[in-house]
Amino acid sequence: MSETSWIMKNEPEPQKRAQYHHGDLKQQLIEATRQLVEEKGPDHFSVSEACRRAGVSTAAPYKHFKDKGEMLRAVALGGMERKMEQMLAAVEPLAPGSIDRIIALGRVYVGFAIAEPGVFRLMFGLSEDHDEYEDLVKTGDTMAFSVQQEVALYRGSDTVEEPDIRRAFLLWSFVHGVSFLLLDGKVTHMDMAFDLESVLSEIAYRVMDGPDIPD
Amino acid sequence: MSETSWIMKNEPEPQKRAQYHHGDLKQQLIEATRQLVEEKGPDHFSVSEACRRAGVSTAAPYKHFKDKGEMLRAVALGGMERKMEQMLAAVEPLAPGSIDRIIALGRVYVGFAIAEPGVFRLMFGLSEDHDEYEDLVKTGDTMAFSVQQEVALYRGSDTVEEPDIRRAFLLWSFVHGVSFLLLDGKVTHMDMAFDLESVLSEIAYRVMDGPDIPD
DNA sequence: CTTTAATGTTAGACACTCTAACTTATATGT
DNA sequence: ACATATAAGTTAGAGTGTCTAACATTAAAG
Repeated sequence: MSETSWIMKNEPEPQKRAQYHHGDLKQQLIEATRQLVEEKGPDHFSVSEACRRAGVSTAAPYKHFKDKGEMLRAVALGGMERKMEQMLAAVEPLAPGSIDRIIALGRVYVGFAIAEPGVFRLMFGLSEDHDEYEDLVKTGDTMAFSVQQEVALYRGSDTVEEPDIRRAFLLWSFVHGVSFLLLDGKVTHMDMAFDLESVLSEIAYRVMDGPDIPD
Repeated sequence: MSETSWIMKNEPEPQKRAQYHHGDLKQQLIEATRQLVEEKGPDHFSVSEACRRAGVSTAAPYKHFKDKGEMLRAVALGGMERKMEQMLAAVEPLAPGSIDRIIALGRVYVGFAIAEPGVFRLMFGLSEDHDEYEDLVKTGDTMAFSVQQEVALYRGSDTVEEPDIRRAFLLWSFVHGVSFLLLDGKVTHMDMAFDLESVLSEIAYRVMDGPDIPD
């Protein structure tokens, strides 16, 4: 008994975790959840399977999460943050006020949807009560505001005005729609021979360089 | 016994159905499913609850549907058909080749998402194996083709060419994105004071009449 | 009017979510 | 250092849900 505890204390984490507290369960559960969401889709995710994958009992998660929904929300939040980082990183090296920055944002947006369709669906597609949860809403708003700023910047201003908001909304709708249509495989059905790059720049061009709206 | 069967045959369906075969279970289950999907959201739908609502045992549905997924798919298909009808009806009275027809299509698209968010999510948001199922794919393609035809018509042609397909895709992405952003409440977060009508016409304007793309 | 097929039922196996009560390790206070 | 409190696991089990199997009843067909 005492010798097992000796092993437990000194071996860091070679293979088997025969330990009671393995110190990092919360993160491991989130990661397991993320993987499963990608593998089976958000709607076929089960807590039990995440537990199996993390090597703990099915009751363990409830020490870290209120319920299944909170686990999924943690993954969604992670996805938001990751996407946000990617957007910032993509824009950073480009000339402020250039159309390339707008395009880069769209590229990241759609790229994320393609790279992590499960998480993407979790972030948006899933109805849930998403809105109720502070952190998710906050990062969402942050993202929205970044796009608006970028649009204003393209116009040469660094304060966001009403038309900027509208343009940002149009851009967002566009890439959001493209992302979903790609995920749902609607594109191949339209047997369209386009490449994503050209669509992205066309979108940016039409929304940003078009004349103001005739009212 | 024989008198009950007399009642069954002649009374359409007054209140109680103490009958074994009530003749219309499949449709009633689909309707119950549709209602529940709207009320609780696609992910909180349960077969049992649909059974309760239809007044049958929980095993009954499996005489009509392979599994839960097939029930949901039936509702999704119904939604597709309903939307398709609405699109055709909206376009029908308008002058062929007018921009109003394009706008009308978008209005129906977004309008449907607002009117039936649960079903809308079912049709698109849900990953599932949607693609695997003939009927769903078929109506989807029909819708896509209708839009393409409309775009071609606006150009004055009645055969769909490559650029028409591309424009149709852009339009589709747009309204699809707008729909989802509305559902997820992203719009209010952007505190934008727009009305849907003006956005729809702006979209149509930018995609159909917008500037040519610099290549 | 008998037989068959369609369409319902009950019973129950199995998976999943989550809670309660218990156990073990870690952290804290003196 | 030691005792104790707390954090973070465990097992057991209640409750719900999906789906199957075996049986029951009605409708349809010959």
